[in-house]
Parts: sequence; C-alpha cells; structure tokens
Amino acid sequence: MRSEIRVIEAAAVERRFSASQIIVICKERANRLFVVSEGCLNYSSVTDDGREILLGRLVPGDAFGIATFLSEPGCYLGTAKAVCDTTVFFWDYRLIRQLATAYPRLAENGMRIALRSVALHVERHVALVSKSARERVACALARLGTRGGRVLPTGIEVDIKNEDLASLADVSLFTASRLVTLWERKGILEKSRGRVLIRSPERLLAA
Amino acid sequence: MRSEIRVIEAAAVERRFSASQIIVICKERANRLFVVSEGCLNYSSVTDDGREILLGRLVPGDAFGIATFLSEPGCYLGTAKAVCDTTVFFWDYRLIRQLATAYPRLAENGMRIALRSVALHVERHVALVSKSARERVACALARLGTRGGRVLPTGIEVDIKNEDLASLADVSLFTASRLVTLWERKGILEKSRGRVLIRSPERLLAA
DNA sequence: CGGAATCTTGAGCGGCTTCAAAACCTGTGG
DNA sequence: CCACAGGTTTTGAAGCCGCTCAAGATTCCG
Repeated sequence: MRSEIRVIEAAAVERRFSASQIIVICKERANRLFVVSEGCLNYSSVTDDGREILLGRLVPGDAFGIATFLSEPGCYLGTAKAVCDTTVFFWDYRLIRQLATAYPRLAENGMRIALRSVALHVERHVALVSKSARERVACALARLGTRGGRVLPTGIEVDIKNEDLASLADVSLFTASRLVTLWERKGILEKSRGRVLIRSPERLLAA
Repeated sequence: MRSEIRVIEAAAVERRFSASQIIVICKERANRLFVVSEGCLNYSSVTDDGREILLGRLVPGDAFGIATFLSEPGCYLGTAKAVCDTTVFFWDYRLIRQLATAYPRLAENGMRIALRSVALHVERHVALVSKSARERVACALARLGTRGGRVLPTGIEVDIKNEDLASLADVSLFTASRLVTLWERKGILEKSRGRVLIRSPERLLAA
C-alpha cells in the first residue's frame, strides 16, 4: 500500500504553469488525470453566450480529469486556468488505466472524488435556489478561506477577484462588490485588489 | 462477460413500491445500490426551510445509491419516492463490494454513472444561471419526454405534476403553470391533472 | 506617465416570486 | 348518484431582489 503510492507517484509528470495559463479546455477529450500540487486554479464552464461560470476553485490535493478512469474516455467538464503560479502532477490516459487495474484503490479514489463532486454540486444547487445572494457570497468566501486560504495572525487571506467571487456565488459582479464593501465597513474583512483578508469568518456567516 | 451479468442479475433482489412510497431517504447511510426496473420515481433533496428540490426524475435503467461502491459507505444524496407503481432491483452493500472486486467492469459502470451525474448537474447549473425561466421549463419538459415518456400516435405523454415540473426547472409553481397554459393555448401541448401530452417538442424548444 | 484591469456607486427596471383566492378535478363514502 | 373533501391548477395583483447599464474612481504595471 505504501509501495503502491510510491509507484504511482514515480509515474507522475510534474508541470508548472504561470498565472492565467490554461491547463485543459472544457469539452476536450480527457486524456490526462491531473492533481494540483501547489498554487490554485479556476475550473469553469461557459454559457451559450460566452459568459464564464466558475464551477470551483481547485487547490493542492484536488484532482480533475477523472474521466480518464473510464474505458472510453470522456471529456473535461470545465476549463482549468491557473490563478497564480501553479504546479500540477499528471498521468496520461493509458498509464492511469494500467495503474487503476493494477491498484484498485486508485480507481476507488477516483470514484470517491466523483461522488464528492456530485454532492458539492447538489449543495450548491440547493443554496442557489433557497438562499439569498448575501448568504451565498458569504458562504463562498468562507469556503475559500477554509480551503486554500493563507492563515495569517490577523485573519485568513484569500486570492480572489470580485468577479470570480461573484461567479462562484452565482451573483452579479456588482452585488458581490457591494456586499464586500459593506462587510469591510463592518470590519469583518479587508479588501484589496485581488485579495480578501477575512478577519472574522464567524461574523461573516452569521450576517 | 455475458456470464458476469447473469451472476449479478441473479444476486439482485426485486421490490415493488406503490405510488408515493419512499424508497430511500436523503442523508441516510447508503447501504444498498438500486436500479429502476419499471415505473419512475422522484429523486429530491430539501432546503433548510423544508422545501423539496427535485434533483431528477429516475426512469428504468437509472441507478441510485452509487456510494455503495466506496469502502467506507457514504450517504444517499436524495430521497427517492415512487411517482407511480414502480419496481426496482437492489443489492446490499456487502454484496456490491464483493461483486465490484470480482468484476471490475461493474465498478467502472458505477464510475460512469457518477461522472454522468456530475455532467448533468453542471449543465443544469449553467442553465439555471444563464437561461430564462421559459427556456428552463421547456427544456425540462422536453427531457422528460425523451426519457421515460410514453410515445402515443398523437404525441409524447409524460406523468408530471406542475409542482414537480416547476421544481425540476427551478421555477415557482405559478410560472410553470402560466407557461404550460400558454403553450396549451398555442397547441404545442395538452395538459390534464398530473399528465402532459407534448404534441410538438420542436415548437416547445423553439419558443 | 499612460493605459488596462479592477473595483465602486447610483439609478432604474424587470422577470419572477409571493400571496390570496377561486375554480377545478377526482376519488370516496354515504 | 350526489355531495364533499383533498389535492391540484389557474389567475390576478403587488412587490422585491438582484440585474443591467453607465460612469467614475482606483490600483497596478510596463
């Protein structure tokens, strides 16, 4: 089991992407499995009229390209774009299939990731239908903080533009901006271009 | 391969549910894998304030309880309730785990189902954010027609209440009703209590 | 310094939702 | 066979949340 991991790790290729570089494109054939190692990236789909919809923010430990586990490979469900300098590991399709048959626990992990993804989407859907814009933005910010936020003595720092935050919470850029400045006035957080410092996650969610 | 299917089928238990009976409950431990054999059922989650959100309409061939494929079993993501008289096959957790290790193709099918589910949720999410209520209801109705609709000489018949249609399209009951009566006036469909007869799916989607 | 991103702020409006009430359909039991 | 009760559907009127649009302010970087 320990040795399994060593073999799989040894087979990985490491690649570095700089900010705003694109790693995979939505709807293209999924011929690689990726795992984020460092940095973070936006995973997004697009509407018919070309607007970008953030499906999620991927941080170290997150994977995409799970469709590589299937015998007839599917497609990437989103476009992955590096937010900051980011390194990923990847495995080619053939390789993943071999490893997955050799080590069934690998395939099971893929399944676990896929199911968690379904659960997240269901949760987001329910929130979108039943919660207010304010709650959704607060929740999105808080989640960004707990996943991939830098812990500073003064609070939790997150790299996010208002536009991306808006898309994550399914809200217009303007309402996101208004909410953030409102919270800043209340001292719940501090905002600067492309970054948010969350001083009090509790008060954020309580609002 | 042929024999695999026979073994798996032989291990299944068949069960009949009558209309509006509940088969599994949201968030309970997933200790069975189900496949719909006949009839149809609603798969739904709930909001904090108790409103029901339809995640999907399951028809023969559809499965739920995929979390049984994991070594530590997860939960059902929704409550399954029979819409009409419905029969399902199911396998207990232990059994599925044994079958899945004996026949890797079974586990792969589970993965395929999970990934399709993610894709469907992404599609619905994008539609919810970018399309109008009218388009979403039309699309939901059309999908109901192509999956599990009865083909009649005069059109495609679907068993659906306005309330359920509304929830599937993420629209209030009232706007769903208004749209359906509008389309009825135009001759695109006919509505009666709990049933819709789609005369022209093309004109429905074109609207 | 200039230009490009990003962010703020205000005003107006519109698509849906909400609420209320009435009409309708369907099966049930007297 | 009729009346009634339950669930379902229709319709209207009112209102609001969040979006759109426009313009300006701010920050960043080459």
